[in-house]
This record gives sequence, structure tokens and C-alpha cells, in this order.
Amino acid sequence: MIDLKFIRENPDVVKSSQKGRGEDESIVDQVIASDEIRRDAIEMFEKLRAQQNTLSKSVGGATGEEKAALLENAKALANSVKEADTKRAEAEDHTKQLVMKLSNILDPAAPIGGEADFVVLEHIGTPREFDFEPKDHVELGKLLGAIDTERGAKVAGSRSYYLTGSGALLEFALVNYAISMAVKAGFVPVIPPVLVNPAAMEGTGFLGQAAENVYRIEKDDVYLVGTSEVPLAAMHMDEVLSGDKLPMRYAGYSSCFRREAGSYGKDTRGIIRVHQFDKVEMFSFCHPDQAKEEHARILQWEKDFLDAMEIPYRVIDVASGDLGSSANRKFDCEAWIPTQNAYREVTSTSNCTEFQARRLNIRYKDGEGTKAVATLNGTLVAIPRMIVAILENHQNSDGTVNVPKALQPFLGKNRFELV
RNA sequence: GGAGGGCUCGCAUAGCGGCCGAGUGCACCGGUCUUGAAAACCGGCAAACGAAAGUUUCGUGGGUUCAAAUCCCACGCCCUCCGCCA
Repeated sequence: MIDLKFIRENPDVVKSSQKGRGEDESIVDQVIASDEIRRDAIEMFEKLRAQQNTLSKSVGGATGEEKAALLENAKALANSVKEADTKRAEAEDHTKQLVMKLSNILDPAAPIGGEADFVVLEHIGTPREFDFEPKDHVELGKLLGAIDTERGAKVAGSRSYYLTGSGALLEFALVNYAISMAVKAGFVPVIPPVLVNPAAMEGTGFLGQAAENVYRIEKDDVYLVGTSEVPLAAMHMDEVLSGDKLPMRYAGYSSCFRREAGSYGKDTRGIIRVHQFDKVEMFSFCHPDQAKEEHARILQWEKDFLDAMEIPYRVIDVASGDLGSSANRKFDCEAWIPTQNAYREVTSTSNCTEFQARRLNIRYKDGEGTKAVATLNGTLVAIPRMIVAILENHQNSDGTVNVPKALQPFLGKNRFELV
């Protein structure tokens, strides 16, 4: 949610941001018109209410005829108050609905355009030259007894899989490495609920355009989260944080559930795009003035992780049209996937500035008052995609796979053998 | 799933339909006193919007009333007991 006052004072900024995203800019004028009605309605209501309060107080002290007369007046006034209150509520509701339609204001530095208009910020590492035909992760997963997509489909449908043997061990190693790295960096490790209520889902912005990708358990009115960003952000919903404790950083480990509606036919082979996976997510509540620096730090931790996995990757500055509605800027790390001859997204970090916090009512307090915090999120490791990257990049001609040095202590071996 | 109890300012509690945005204790902040500290005493201390007047907030939402923390209804959460259960 964008600050209403900001919209009122800077309509052009909001409009050009909407335009940059390819979204409706006329909402801005609608908001401003609705806001005027809203403010008038509030003023009207508050005036009448003040009158009513005074009058009501005098009724208590009065007696006899005087009291009867006062009551007469008070009754009439009560009706106008009720009417004015209804109008006020409607106007506030209407305005809020409009404001909620607006996406976060773009960082002016974000590239403008659609999915293909990203800017490559840097390349790290060099894609390996194979002196044999590299196998893809599905084949390697079979040879190593690490991934079983066939039985996954049998039991749970398409885009489902079993991680077995080395695959399961690799997940534990990745998670352990990620969590120990996060703890060293000062993150509080968290195992959050993955079943959340509508307020949490709505507040983090996943019931808008992203709603079709969310699993909902209708009977109990709860949702399965697609990322622990949801429970981590909502953890401090309706709270006032103390300014001197910022930034507050959490590393959440959870399963993530995604319907993947609208991605039929995309990445149907293997475990690049699945309905359920585990992920370690970084989340930070920070001072709005420091959000950009924090964003850079989170990106650096993502890079550190990929460096440790010894995987070649590039960092892109995601274009405006491809940002989530809460993000004002987003960087993706894309790992080199040899058999696809392409870089594919493995981690992603978004700066949501105060947008998400306003929706969730999360503020901080310092000497200057109480204001919305900034929230940022970033993937430390999303298991399946990292497994794909590791298997494909570190494979040997016989199908065995070398374990990156950083993971060796967690696995107790330096190579995954064939089964 | 069944039965009961509860949700008020950081914590603990008081609260008769109007004198309650709300008392008390603890904690906290400032001061006096003290070589320093403790104790004692004095003062302050919920939040949001607003330039201010003022408005809103006693779990949430509705209702009754001129007037609701206080009465009524629904929901949520917490606690205790029984049943079931990893």
C-alpha cells in the first residue's frame, strides 16, 4: 500500500510508476478524487460526533422537562451521526480499495520494460567446457538414486517428486549450510507456520495478481504459503518495533507450495518448476532510509551462497513489468544450467520498501515518531533448483557428481556415487 | 469433538450504562535528598490521525441506547478439564 499522503502530493510519480509497470495509471486520479470525498466525510462526521458527545454529556445532568427537550435533540442528532458515520466508512473503504490496487512505486533505477528487458549486472564464474555430453538433472538424479519424478507423479501428480538417498542428503546439507551461514551473518533462524490466515496472505500481497498460484484450504479458511516470506513478514503484523533494534533479520526454513497455474508446458521435465519445495529465505525489517543498502547486503549473501556452491551465475536487474506488486526493485541470481545452455533463476531478492509494512501495519518507533518499516526478502537457497544446478554443473562423465567443498563437511563425502 | 473460565495502558489488576481514555500496584523516565547507591518524596508515563479544535481505540465485528469498557449477538484467541491423537 502506498502512503495516501504521498499519492496526494506526488500523483505524477505514482502515475509514471504505474505506467512503467504496464499497469493502469488512471487509478491515481480515482484515488485522489475518492480521497477528497473521504476527507470531507471524515470532517463532517467528526463535527457531528463532537456535538453529540457534548450533548450526551449534558443529558446526564439534566432532569424533568429540560431533560426531555435535550433527549429530543439528541435523538435527532444521533441519526445524523449515524448517517455521517456510514458515509465516512464507505468513503474510507472505497479509497482504501483503490489505493490497494496500486503497486509499489518503482525504484527509478529499475529498468523499464517486460520480462525480456532485464539488465545483466554481472557474470560470475565461467560456464564449464564439457569434454563429454553433459546429462541433465533428471538423468543424473536417476543414476544417483537422488530424484524420482516418476513415482512423484504417480503419488502426487505432475510437478511432484521424491528426493531419495543422495538427493535427500543433499537437501539436508544445503539447508544446514544455509542456516549456519545465516546465523553467522546475524539472522535469527525461524521455522514458521506454512498454513496461514487470510490477513497474512493479503497483507504480504499474495492475494492480488499472484492469487491463482496460491493453494487455499477452503474449509478452514487458511492458505498454504508459497514462500516463508509470508509468515516472516506477518510475524510482526500490527506491531510497533523499536527503532534501535533495526534491522531485524530472520532466516526462515519452510516448505513452499505453488499451484503453478498458467505455467502449463513450461519446465515440465524435472524439478525446476514444482508444486512443493523447501527453501531458506532471508527476511529483513529495516529502516526505510537503509533499505537500498540492505538490499545490496541480501544480494551479497545470495552471491556468497552461489560462490560457495562453485556455480557460474549472473545477476540481473529485473525489469519493471516483471516485478511483483510489492517490490520496488528486484535482483535475480541465475545459475548456469549446462543442458539448457542458459542461465536460470535460482534466487531472487526484492526491496518492498514500506509497501508491505503498511499493508501489514508494521511500524517502528524512534525519537522522531512512529513510521512504517521497510521490508526486504531474498532467497538464500531454494532446494530443487540448487540441486539441479549442482548436479548439472559438477557432473563427471560417468554420471557421478562432485560435492562442492563447502558442503563436504555436511555430507561427509566429496562425491555422489552411482547406485 | 464435549464442558467451563478469561481477553482493559509494558506487566499485574480495578472498573456502578453518563463523574472512565479509564483507577491502583509493579516496571520505566526525570527531579529532590545522598560522597555514591538504595530507600523515601515530587513529577511524568497507552496509541493513531490532525496545524489545532477535535476524533478514534478497553480481543474483532455487529446490535440496543441520547450515551457502551460496562447490556445483547456472532466470531477470534488464550487457559482448565474430558475424549481422540503424532
